Amino acid sequence: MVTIKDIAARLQVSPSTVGRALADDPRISAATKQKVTQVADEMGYVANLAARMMRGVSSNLVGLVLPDIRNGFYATIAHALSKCLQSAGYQLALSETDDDRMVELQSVRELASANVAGIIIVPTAKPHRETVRLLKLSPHVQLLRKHAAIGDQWFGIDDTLAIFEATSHLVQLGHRRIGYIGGTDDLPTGSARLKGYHKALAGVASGEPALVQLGAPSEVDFGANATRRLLSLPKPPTAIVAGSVQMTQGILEELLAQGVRAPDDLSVVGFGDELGFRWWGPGLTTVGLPVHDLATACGLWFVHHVRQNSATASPYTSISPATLIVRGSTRKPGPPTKTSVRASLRGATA
Amino acid sequence: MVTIKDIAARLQVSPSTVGRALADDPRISAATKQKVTQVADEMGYVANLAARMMRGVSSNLVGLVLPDIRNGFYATIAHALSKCLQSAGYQLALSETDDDRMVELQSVRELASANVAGIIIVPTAKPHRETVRLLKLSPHVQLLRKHAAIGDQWFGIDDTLAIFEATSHLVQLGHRRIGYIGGTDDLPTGSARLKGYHKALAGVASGEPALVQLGAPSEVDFGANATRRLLSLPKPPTAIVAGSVQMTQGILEELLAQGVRAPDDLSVVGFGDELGFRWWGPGLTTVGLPVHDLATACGLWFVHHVRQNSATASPYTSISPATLIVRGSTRKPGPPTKTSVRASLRGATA
DNA sequence: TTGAAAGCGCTAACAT
DNA sequence: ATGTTAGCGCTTTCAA
Repeated sequence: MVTIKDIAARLQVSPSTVGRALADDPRISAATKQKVTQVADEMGYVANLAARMMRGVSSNLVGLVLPDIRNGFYATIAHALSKCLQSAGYQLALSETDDDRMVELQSVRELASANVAGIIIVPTAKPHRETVRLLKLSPHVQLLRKHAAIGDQWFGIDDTLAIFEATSHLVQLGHRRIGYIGGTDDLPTGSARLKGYHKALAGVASGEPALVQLGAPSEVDFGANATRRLLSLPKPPTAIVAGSVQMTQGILEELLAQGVRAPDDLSVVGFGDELGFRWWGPGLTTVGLPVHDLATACGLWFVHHVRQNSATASPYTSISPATLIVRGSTRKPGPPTKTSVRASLRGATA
Repeated sequence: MVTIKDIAARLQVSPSTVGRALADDPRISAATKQKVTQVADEMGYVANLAARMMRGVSSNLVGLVLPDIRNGFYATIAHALSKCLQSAGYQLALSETDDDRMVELQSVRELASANVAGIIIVPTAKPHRETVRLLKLSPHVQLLRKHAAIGDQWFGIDDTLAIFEATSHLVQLGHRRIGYIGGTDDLPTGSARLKGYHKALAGVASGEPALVQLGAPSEVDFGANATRRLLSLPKPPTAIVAGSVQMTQGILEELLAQGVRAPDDLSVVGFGDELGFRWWGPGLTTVGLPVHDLATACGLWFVHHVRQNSATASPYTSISPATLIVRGSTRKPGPPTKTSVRASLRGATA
C-alpha cells in the first residue's frame, strides 16, 4: 500500500507537504502540487480512508434507518435516496429497526461509531434517549415520522390531509358509517391520520368508537382482524378507510377471503399506492403518496446540509401533500346498479 | 463518544487491559473481563471502526450490490441479509447498479476503498474487468446471477426448472401455442430460463420464434409491448409465460388495459410472487421463488466465510428450487365453462 | 495477569 | 512556501 510518506520520500519533501498538495491547499506552490499529484498517480496512491476518518473527517457513508425495507414505500425511499447520494459521492448504509427501539439504538450506535457523514431516519414511536443523543452528534434528518426530541429537520407528508381527503371522498359519496383501520396514535403519523378522519366526519356523522380500530401500523394481520371485527358489527360500516400500507394489505386480503365485493358490498379507500393495489377487485381507490419526490427532496437537502458541515442545524420542515387516486373500489352506498358496475370496471383499467 | 480509555479510567486499569478484555484475550482474568464488558455496556461503548481499520482489520461493512431495491424481490433479499448480518455484527452498505456496468464498477470501487469485510453482488450482464479484479480482493459471493469470471461462490435458484415447471403446467393443461416473455440470454438467468421453456416444449410443440420475446429483464414496458405483439400475431398464443418479475408486471398491465381476461381468453403464468399478484384477475398462477431462504442461507454462509478470513475461497454453489403456485389465471385452452369460472374464483382466495 | 509504549496513515496546529 | 510535531483510538509488542 502506497502511503503519503512513500511519496514524500521519493520527492524529498515532508509528508505534510504531500498531504497538503493532495488536499489542494492554497499554501502549496503550483509546481509542487504538480509534481506530487503526478508521482502519486504514478505510484498508484489511494488515500487511506480509515486514517482519514480517524482524523475526524467523516466517511462518505450516510446511514438510512427505517422499519422494514420490504415495505414498497420504504424501498422507494431507499432507492431515491441512494440515487441522490450516489451522485453526490455518498454511500448508503441500510439499517432496519422493525420498529424496535433497542434495535434502533443499536443501529444508530453502529452508524455513529462508523463515523457516518449523517443519518436519515424514520424513527420508532419512542426512540431511546441515547438514540436521540447520538443522533445529535451528526447531521441528521427525520423522514415521514417526526419526533420532537430528535429535532426540527423533517421531511414528511401531510398525514392529516391524506386521511381527511380519503374520508371526505366517502362522505361526499354519501357514506355516513365509515370505519377507520389505522396505526395507534403513539406514533405522530398515527395520530395525525386519525385526526384527518375525525375532521372529515365532524358535523356529518357521530364518531362511533367501534368504527375506529387502531393497532401497530406494520401488522398486516391487525388489518385483517380489524376488518373482520368491523364486518361483524351489529351495524357494519358502509365504507372503510385504511391508515397504513400494511393495514391496507390486511383489509384487502380479508375482504377477498370473505368474498366481500367492493364497491357493491363495501367501499374501500387504501393508503399508499403499492404495486397491485390497482389490480385488486375493480381497482383500489387509494391515497397516493409522493414518496419518491419526498425522498429526493430530502436527499438533495441533506447533501447540501452535510456539505455545509454546519453544526448549526437550522430548522427545516417540508410537508408534501398526498393525493387521492379514485379507482373502482368506492361509490355511493346502497345496492349496485348496472351503470355503477360498468363504471367501476372502467376505473380499474384507467 | 466513549473510548477504551474512558472505560479504563472508570475501572482504574490500563487501556490495553480493556482492549484485551473486549477482545476476549485468554491472558485476561474472567473477573476483569466481566467487569469490563459490563461497564462497556453500561457506557454504551462502541469500538471505533476507523481506528480498528487502521490496524489492518477490515470494517464491519458488507456491501450489497444489486440492480434495484424497488423490486420486491431484491427488497426481500436486502431484508433477509440485513437481519442475518446485523445479528452477526455487520452493517449492510447498499449499492444500486440499475444494471449499468459502470455504475457497478463505481460502487465496487467505493466499497473496496472503504475496506468492506465483503461484497454480496447480483452482477450485471458483463461486469467490467476492473470490477472483477476488485471483487477478488475481498470475500465475495454472487447472488441469483452467476458470472464465471467473478468466481465460484454463488447462491441462486434453479431458473431452468422454474420456467420448465411453469411451461410444463401449461403443456399439461393442453396448451400448445405458448408465448414466452423474458430476459435476454446474455444474462445467465435469462438463458437458463429460456432453456427451461424450450425443454418443456420439446417434443410437444415446435418452438415458433415469434412466440419468444426477449428484452431487458427489468423493463416493465418491454413486457407490455411484447404482450401486445404476441396478441396481435396472426395466430396468437393461448398462454403466456413470464420470465422476470418486471415482465410479469408489464404483461398484467397490458392484459388489463386490453381487457383480455385470464384464464378465459388467455392463460398466464407469472414469475415471482410479488404483493398483488394474487389479486390480479382470478389470482395469478406464478412461480414462487424462495428468495428469503436463499438470502438467509447466503448471509449465514457469508458471515461464516468472512469470519474464517480465509483467502482460500473454496468453491460453493447453492441452487434452490422454485415452486409453482397455481391460482386462477391458468386452465385448459378453449371457451370458458361455468365450472371453470367458479374454480378459478376459488383459486383466487385460496 | 496486567501496564507502558510504540506505532498504523493521516491532518492540523505550530514552527520555520 | 514548507517542515516539525503531536495526536486520533486502537492493537500489539515488550516489560513487569
